[in-house]
Amino acid sequence: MGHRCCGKHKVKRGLWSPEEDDKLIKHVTTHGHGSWSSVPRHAGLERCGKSCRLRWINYLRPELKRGSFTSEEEQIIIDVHRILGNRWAQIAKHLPGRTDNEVKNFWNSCIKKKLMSQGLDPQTHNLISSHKRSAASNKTAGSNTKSQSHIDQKRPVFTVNNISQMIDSSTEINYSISQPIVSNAQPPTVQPIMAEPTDNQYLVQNPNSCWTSVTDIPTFPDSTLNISSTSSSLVFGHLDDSNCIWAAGAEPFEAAPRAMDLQGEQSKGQVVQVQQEKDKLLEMEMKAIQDMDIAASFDQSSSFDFSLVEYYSTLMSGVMPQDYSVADFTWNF
DNA sequence: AACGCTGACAACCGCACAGAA
DNA sequence: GTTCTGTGCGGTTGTCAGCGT
Repeated sequence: MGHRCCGKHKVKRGLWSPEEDDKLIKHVTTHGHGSWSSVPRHAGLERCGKSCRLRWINYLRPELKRGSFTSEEEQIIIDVHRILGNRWAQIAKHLPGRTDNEVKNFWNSCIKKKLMSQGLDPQTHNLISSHKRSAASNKTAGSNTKSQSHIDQKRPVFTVNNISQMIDSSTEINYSISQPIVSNAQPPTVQPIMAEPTDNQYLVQNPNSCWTSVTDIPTFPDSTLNISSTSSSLVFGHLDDSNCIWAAGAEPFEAAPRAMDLQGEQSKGQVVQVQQEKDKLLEMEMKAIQDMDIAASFDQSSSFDFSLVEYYSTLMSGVMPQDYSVADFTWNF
């Protein structure tokens, strides 16, 4: 079966020979790739354009970094994957010289197994639920009691640390305001993520009762942390009575009403758009709350829905004012 | 030596999307 | 508005080296 994109031509498949690599490198470095579909013809290759593009992007580009991943790169992949899921191309943008294919392969061959051995679901990064764990441990017949005891410990759900890297800088800003989102912010309430706080694992609640990311992680319990006037109104979680996370969400943008200051039909349209997004957020959050087992203990917190956070992150990146600097965050276990 | 298994990496496939015609 | 084409992406499969039996 031939490629759909080049069905008329006879194309070679399989691994690339050094001669083919040479032809492609020479062509692209001297003429640029232009339209990839025309590259095979001009470069004298019996490959389809798609194959040429892939070979160049994943293997031949001069800026590619070869060799095994460092522990720092591994941590970045884990952190970004926790936010974005299997968006390998987006994840790869955080690793200069690495390709989406490389990241994907590394994830599937190494990181996935590592997380699973730690009792973590590689898709959600949550603890694998107790019944799944017991099933898994039955399978392995108690072969790894050390890791089992590890995952039974109470652990922080996440920390807030580093968001700007998560937001695709190429996302078009479709909304612009001059005012900061949170103005005249008062010192926020700081609460531990869990009942038994360990170092630097806190969420911050601002005076509008929304949970927000901060540049500086506060010291519990006597923090006087200030949220700057440009702090985010993103919300990444609520705490129930036992300080366990039971829902994730985002504070609908406070900027929307203030944008009424803006003039012109375009601005009004943008306000409507933001309001619609706000309604959608609320609807999603309500659904998320309904779907979750609020009474779940921390050990069963695997119902924490990061896909929701992902959605909010994406959405927020599209409605950020241009002069808005978001506090950084990462999710750390 | 032959065979099978496994992991790492390379490449392919099908789909979605954007822009042009 | 529809169709076509090119591109990008994520999932899947193929290839091969290394290792153990």
